[in-house]
Amino acid sequence: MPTSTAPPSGTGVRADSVDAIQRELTAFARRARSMASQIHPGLTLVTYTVLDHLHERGGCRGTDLATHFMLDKSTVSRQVASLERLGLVERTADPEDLRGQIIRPSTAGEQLLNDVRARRHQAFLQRLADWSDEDLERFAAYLTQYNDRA
Amino acid sequence: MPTSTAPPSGTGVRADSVDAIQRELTAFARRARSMASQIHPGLTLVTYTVLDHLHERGGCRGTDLATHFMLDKSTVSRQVASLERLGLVERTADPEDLRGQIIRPSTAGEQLLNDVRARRHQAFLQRLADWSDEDLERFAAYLTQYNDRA
DNA sequence: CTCTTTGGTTGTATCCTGCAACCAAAGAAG
DNA sequence: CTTCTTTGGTTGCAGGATACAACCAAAGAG
Repeated sequence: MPTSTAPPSGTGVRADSVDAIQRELTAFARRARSMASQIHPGLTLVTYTVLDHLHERGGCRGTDLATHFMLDKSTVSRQVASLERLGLVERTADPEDLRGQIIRPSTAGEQLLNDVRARRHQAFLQRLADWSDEDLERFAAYLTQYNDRA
Repeated sequence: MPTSTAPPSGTGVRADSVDAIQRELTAFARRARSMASQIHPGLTLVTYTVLDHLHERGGCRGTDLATHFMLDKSTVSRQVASLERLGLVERTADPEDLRGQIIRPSTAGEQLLNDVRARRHQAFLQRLADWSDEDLERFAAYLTQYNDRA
């Protein structure tokens, strides 16, 4: 039985809007990778988001990264190893659990993160230059609402 | 409404919104791949968008795909070859230029595309189920406006 | 003290991608 | 008409991201 209050879809403004959202988000995702390499050479979309997450959380374990990014733990292990080789993160034993390791951005990592953030912020600012404050706020709220449904 | 720490200046609100948009769009891009595989097994985000673009354009050449997706022509060549092996596209010589080939979705390709589109539409509908029509329209408009700045 | 669970690493395989070298056709220059 | 350059495509090669499976070490349950 149709429990939803939504009328039969397939036609109408609602379906059109959903299709547009789908199309535009897909278009964005397609371009994201090449855009990411423009922001900072040598930093991948994944490595950037990993580094950013480590900063936001003030350090966390590899397992936490894996669950948060829906990646295999082996992938995270290699990514973290790569970031460590680049001197962007540091690992210390978890005092609570000797199996785990707390991963934190190094000083160089924080610095790089700040630089990348500034570049990205500028790029977004430029792109959104002619948006009103109100539209920016609403757009941000919509995106947050959408992603929180994950 | 994202309740921030209420920075008094207008530029503060604006910067917060830009940061939020940046963060949320990045989060979405990060998840796009795993989402794509959920939609249809065996079809990548790239292969899907290629097939979709071929449908929208009613067939085009490999070079057109490469420029549109900002990919190397070798990558496009392999992707198209893969799609052809799967029987999802067909190639015919370009009557205008014997070097080029017009690539079009095959009947099976169109059918698969319809199927994937239906699945995606359902997935998006479900995710956006509790959004009002007005919010959907505005969100779609914002996304379109953002992408059109490319 | 075992047995199971959990955090990480490594081996293997697959896929996507770019760069470079190459081929064939089209177009320009002579 | 004969070169020379440009353009559309393919293939060889290399690098990177990812998943799965096997494995190790520490923690926790019984």
